[in-house]
Amino acid sequence: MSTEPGPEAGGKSLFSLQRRERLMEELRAHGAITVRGIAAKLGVSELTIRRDVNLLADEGLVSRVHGGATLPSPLDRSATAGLPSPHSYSIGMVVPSLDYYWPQVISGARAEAEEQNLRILVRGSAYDAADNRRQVQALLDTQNIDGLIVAPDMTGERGQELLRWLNALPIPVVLAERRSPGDNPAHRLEWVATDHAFGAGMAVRHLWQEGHRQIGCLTDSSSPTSPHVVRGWRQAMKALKIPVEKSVHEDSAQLVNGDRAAHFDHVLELCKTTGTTAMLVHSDTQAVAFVQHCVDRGIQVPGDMAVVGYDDEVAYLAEPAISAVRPPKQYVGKVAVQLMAARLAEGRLRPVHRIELNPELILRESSVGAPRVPAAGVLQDSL
Amino acid sequence: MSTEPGPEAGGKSLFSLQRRERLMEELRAHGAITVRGIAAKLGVSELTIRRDVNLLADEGLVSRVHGGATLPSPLDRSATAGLPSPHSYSIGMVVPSLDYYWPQVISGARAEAEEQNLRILVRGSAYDAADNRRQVQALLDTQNIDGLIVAPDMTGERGQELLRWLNALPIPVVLAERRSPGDNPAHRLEWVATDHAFGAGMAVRHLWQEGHRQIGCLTDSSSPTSPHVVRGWRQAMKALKIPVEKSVHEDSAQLVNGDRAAHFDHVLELCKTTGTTAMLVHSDTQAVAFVQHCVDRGIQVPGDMAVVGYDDEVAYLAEPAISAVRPPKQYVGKVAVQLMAARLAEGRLRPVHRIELNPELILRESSVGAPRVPAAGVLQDSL
DNA sequence: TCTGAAACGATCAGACTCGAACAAGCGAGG
DNA sequence: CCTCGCTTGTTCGAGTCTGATCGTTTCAGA
Repeated sequence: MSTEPGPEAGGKSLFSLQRRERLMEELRAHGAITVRGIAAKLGVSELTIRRDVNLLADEGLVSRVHGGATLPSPLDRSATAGLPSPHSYSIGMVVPSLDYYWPQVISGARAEAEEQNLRILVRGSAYDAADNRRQVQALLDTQNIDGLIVAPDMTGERGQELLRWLNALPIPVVLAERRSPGDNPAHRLEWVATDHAFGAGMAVRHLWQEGHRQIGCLTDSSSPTSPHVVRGWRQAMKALKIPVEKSVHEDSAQLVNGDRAAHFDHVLELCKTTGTTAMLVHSDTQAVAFVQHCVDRGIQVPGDMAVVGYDDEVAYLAEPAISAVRPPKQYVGKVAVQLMAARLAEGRLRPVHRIELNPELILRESSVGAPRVPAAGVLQDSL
Repeated sequence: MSTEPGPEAGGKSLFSLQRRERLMEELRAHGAITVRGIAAKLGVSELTIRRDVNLLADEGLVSRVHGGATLPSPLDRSATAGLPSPHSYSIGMVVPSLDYYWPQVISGARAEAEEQNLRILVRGSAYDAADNRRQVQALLDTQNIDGLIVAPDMTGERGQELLRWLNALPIPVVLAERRSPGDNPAHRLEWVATDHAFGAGMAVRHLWQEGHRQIGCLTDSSSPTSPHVVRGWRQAMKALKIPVEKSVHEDSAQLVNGDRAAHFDHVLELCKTTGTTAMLVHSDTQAVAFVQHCVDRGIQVPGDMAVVGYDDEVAYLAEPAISAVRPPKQYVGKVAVQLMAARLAEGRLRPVHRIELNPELILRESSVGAPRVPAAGVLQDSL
C-alpha cells in the first residue's frame, strides 16, 4: 500500500506543518526515524525530510543523527551547546502588594534568580484583574521579558478572562500563590502555591491537642487566601467531629478601628455563648489586633482564649507573642523562579508543573498552655 | 544481520546516538559494562562500541577501563576536573511493576540521579501494601539508603497504615504517581504525580472538538490510575453538559480473552443504544484490544467509533494507530529524584513539596476524523 | 619477571548520508 | 496573464559512519 505517495487518507500532499507533525508522531512512537523510511512513508524526497528534521532540531524537538533523527537526548551535544545561551533571560514579576507578604516572596525569587543568572523586574499592582493586566502589559511593552511570574486576581468573569489572556501569552507564565483551575482555559499555566488549607488544618489540630474542643475562625474575605483557610478549617473540624455549623465563623473584611472593636466584642460574645476557647485568625495583623483587644477586655491569652494567626508577618510582635501558620514565602518565590528557569531551558518538552508547598506552624505563647513545653517551630514532627 | 538499516519492522540497527543512550542505560542499571557484552547485545562490532565509549569518556560521562566502561568514578583521574562528589547518597526506589509504565519512570530517575551524583537501587514489588512494605524494609535493612522513592498501594486500611509507616520513617520519602492525602497522617510525605484527571479531560475535550456528542469511558479498576481517569472524564463531561448517567461507563478489570470479547460486545451494544461514538479507554493495552475487536466486528475506527487510549505504552502499534494520553513518565522519575536531592541537600528547612505534572495528548488516527485537519501534537496550542 | 590471550587503536575501504546549488511546481496578488 | 515568493525535487561531490585487518599494549597467571 505504501508503494506510492499518498499512503495516508487520500493522496493529498500534506502541508509542511502537517508533515512535521507526522514526523514527530513517528518519532514518539518509535523513538527514532530514518530519513529514508519517513521519506518513503510520506511520499516525499529525502531532502525534504532532512530539511524538516533540521528545522525541528533547531527548535530542540528532535536530535539529529546521521541517517535520521531521535527524540531529544541529553547526549546530543548540539542541544546542550545551544540551550545555555549566553544571553541571560529577563523575567517579569507582578505582585499585588509590595508591603505585606510579597516582599519575602520577591526576596526568595531574587535570590534564586541570581543563582540562575536571571534578571527579575518586579512591579506592584492592585488586587484587581484590570490592573494586573495593565501591569503585565506594561512589562511586555517596555521591557522585553522572556517569562512572567504573576499573582493575578482570579475572581469573577474578569479573573477568568485574565487567566485566558495569560494562558495565550507567547511567553511562559508561572502563577505565584494562585492555582489555575485544572481544566481547559488555563492548561498551559504553571503555578506554585502554599497549601493554606493544610496550614489551617494544622492549626486546628494543634489547638485540639492543646485541649480545645470548640475552635472558631476569623477571616478576612477580601484576601484571596481566605477561602483556602476556611476550607482547611472546615475539613479539620469535620475530621475532628466538631460541628462546624455551631462554631464561630466571622468575617472582618474592611473593618477599621471603631468598627473593628465592636466586631471583636461581637465575636467574643459569640465565643462565650458557644464555649469557644480558641480562634484561628486569618491575617496575623488581625490576630495582633484581636489579641490586643482580648487583653484590653481582661481576657487571658492563652488562658481564656487561645489564638493562632495566619501568615506570620507580625505575629511575634504581639504581647503575648502569637502562634502563627507561616507560609513558605521565600520558597514560593524561589520555586516560581526555578519553574521559570527550567521552562526557559527545556522548552515545550517539559510537562506543565503545578506545585503545592506546605506551610509550617510556629508555636508561640498565644496558643500553648502553661504546663506544656513552649518549644516552637521547625523541630516538631509529631503533629 | 540486515544489510540495510532497517527503518521500521523492529529492525535492530540503531543510530549511534541511540546506541550511546542504550549504553548509558546499561551502565546506569549495572554500574559497568563490557565492550564484548554490549557489542553482542546491540549487534555491532566491538570496535564501534569502543569508539562510543571513548566518545562518552571524553565528555566525562563514563570511565574507561580495560575491557569495558564504568560509571564515572572519582578515582578516575582522567575524569574532567574531578566532579564535586563529597559523599554521594543512596536512594531506594520501590515500584509496583518492572514491565509496564514504570521502566520509563525508572529510566528518568536514573538519568537524573546520575546528573545529581546519586545512586539508585530499584526493587519491584507487587501491587499490595504488605509487599510494598516488605520491599522497603529489605532496602532499609540490607542497603543503607538515605532516601526512598516509592509508589505504594494506598487502598484500604492497609494502605493508610503503610502511609503512616512511611511518614514515620527516619529518612525522607517521595511518592511517585501517588498523592498522599493533604491532611494529617502523611504530612511529611512529598510526592510527584501525573494529573490523570486533566489527561482524561483533555481527551474528552478533544473528542468533543472532533464532533462527538456521546463519549464513553472504559476503565480498569484494578489500576490505581483508574479513579483519577474516571474523575477527569466525569468533570469534563459535566463541563460539556453531557449527561454522565446516560453515558457508557464500563469496567474491564480482570477480564481475559473470551470474557473480554464478550464484554467488548456488551460495550459496543451499549454504545449503539446510547448513541456513543467515542470511547476513552484506560490502559492503552485495553485500547489496542478494543480497537482490534471493533475492526473484527466491522466497525470503522475512527469512522464509527473513535478511540483514545490512556498511558501510551503500546497505542502506536495498533492498526489504526491509537490516539493516547501520555503521562510524562520520564519526568515523574526525574522530578522525584530532584525532590529527593533537594530534600537531602536542604534538610527540614525546605517546605514539603507536592507536584502535579500534566500529561500530553498524542493524536493518531483512531480519533481524528477524516474531514478534519489531522495536525497533532506539540505544535498545536489551541486545545 | 615472563608469556599467552585478550583488548586496543591506527589505518583503510566501502556504503551510505548530507547539503549546496540549481530547477521545477504551486498558489497569491497585481 | 504574468511575476513573485515559497516549497519541493534532482544531482553530485564531500563528509560520516562502520567494520576488517593488523601491529601494539595491557592483563593475569605461572
